[in-house]
Amino acid sequence: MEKYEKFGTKGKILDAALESFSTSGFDATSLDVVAKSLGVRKQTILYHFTTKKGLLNAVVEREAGNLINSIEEVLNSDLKGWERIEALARMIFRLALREPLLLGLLREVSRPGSAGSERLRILMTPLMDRATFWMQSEMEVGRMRRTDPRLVILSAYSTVVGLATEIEVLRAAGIEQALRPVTVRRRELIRFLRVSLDPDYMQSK
Amino acid sequence: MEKYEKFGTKGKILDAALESFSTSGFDATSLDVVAKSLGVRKQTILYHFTTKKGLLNAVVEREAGNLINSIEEVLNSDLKGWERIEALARMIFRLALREPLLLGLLREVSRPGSAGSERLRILMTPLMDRATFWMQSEMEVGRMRRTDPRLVILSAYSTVVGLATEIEVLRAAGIEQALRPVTVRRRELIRFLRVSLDPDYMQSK
DNA sequence: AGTTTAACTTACCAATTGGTAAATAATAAT
DNA sequence: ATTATTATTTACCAATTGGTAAGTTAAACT
Repeated sequence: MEKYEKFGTKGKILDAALESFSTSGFDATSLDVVAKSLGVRKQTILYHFTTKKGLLNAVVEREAGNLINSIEEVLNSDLKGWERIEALARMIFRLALREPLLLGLLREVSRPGSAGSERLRILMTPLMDRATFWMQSEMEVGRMRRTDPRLVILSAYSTVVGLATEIEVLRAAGIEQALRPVTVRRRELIRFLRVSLDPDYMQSK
Repeated sequence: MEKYEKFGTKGKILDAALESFSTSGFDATSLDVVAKSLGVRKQTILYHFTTKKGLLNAVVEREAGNLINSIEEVLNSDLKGWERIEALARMIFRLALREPLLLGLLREVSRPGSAGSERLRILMTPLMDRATFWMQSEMEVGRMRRTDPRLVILSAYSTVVGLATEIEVLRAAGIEQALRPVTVRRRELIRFLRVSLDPDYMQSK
């Protein structure tokens, strides 16, 4: 019934692949190594996912699925205008903190020309279109300031993806408590969104 | 006399390597391919740089050198307190826009555990120490608000590195005019720095 | 002219990579 | 019990990878 089971070999492969892809990258990930870490032969992986790229796509699909579900949840709420945007931002930061591997994967896959970027785009496009549409209609009723929705969304996106780098850089510099920078980023993003979108907000200075 | 010549085989190899490392990444870069693009045998590369990692380190050294020189220039100016910080921020954004490959390289090499991260750290540490020291002394005279200098610097750093992703993502989405987002980022960063450091600045709301 | 040094090439290699094909084991269906 | 299907393995391979060793050419020195 399920598209993929959380347990069982297939699920375990996806978990291990996520780990490796998001921390070492696609090219540096060896199917042999991943297989060995699971006590399984490489061909088992290829049996389930056919090719290495297929495995990456499956990982992307699963993780982006989680992300998209969370977004849908907020989109289906009855929050209006600015409030919905803010809820969205908070939700994404919460998710990013809870699942840092997701962040790493997004960063890996966000580089245009990378193996998984195509699939990510395909998954994100409908969501993007829907968000754009909604924002435009909000703009027409005057609940939202007029700007290019795609620009705002993508800037927000790369703020979140940039978190991955930031957290890792800070950690590498020996600063373990990476919570504060994250909070700062969130505040920054929300302010950016507010300035761009909230018609009732006056930019001071 | 020079440490490396801009022309000649060695320089051309460094150029091509920078291009490949910063757009495709370290692992995805093949020495054979780079060599072929230069009309040269792979062994010529290895003759000049011994190993692939050695080549990466040389590239990092050259590029980080440029970056550090520009930073030194501002640090040696007679600007005080907040003004110096702002000049620094503007300079880095100018550089980043002029040399996008540098950004890509930094991103590639900023991932902890990546091949060049060690060398980058070694190059950046003295600069970081110096900046930290300066900021601390400014704090003591009250020209700067009290915070953890490293945290501020690293956050600024990852903002700049994050630009690489952002520009590419925007371009991939068909938004060619990537200038505005960059301006927005710069404004954001300067505001962040101001809030963190400028004692004369009052955070509204 | 002869010798040394630097720059580059040809030839080669061991290791790893993703992937194919076929065999075997396990589970489900009849 | 037998068949069919799914899951996993063993065996193998062609291609690519970074790297070594030795040869060749060109330039610089003496």
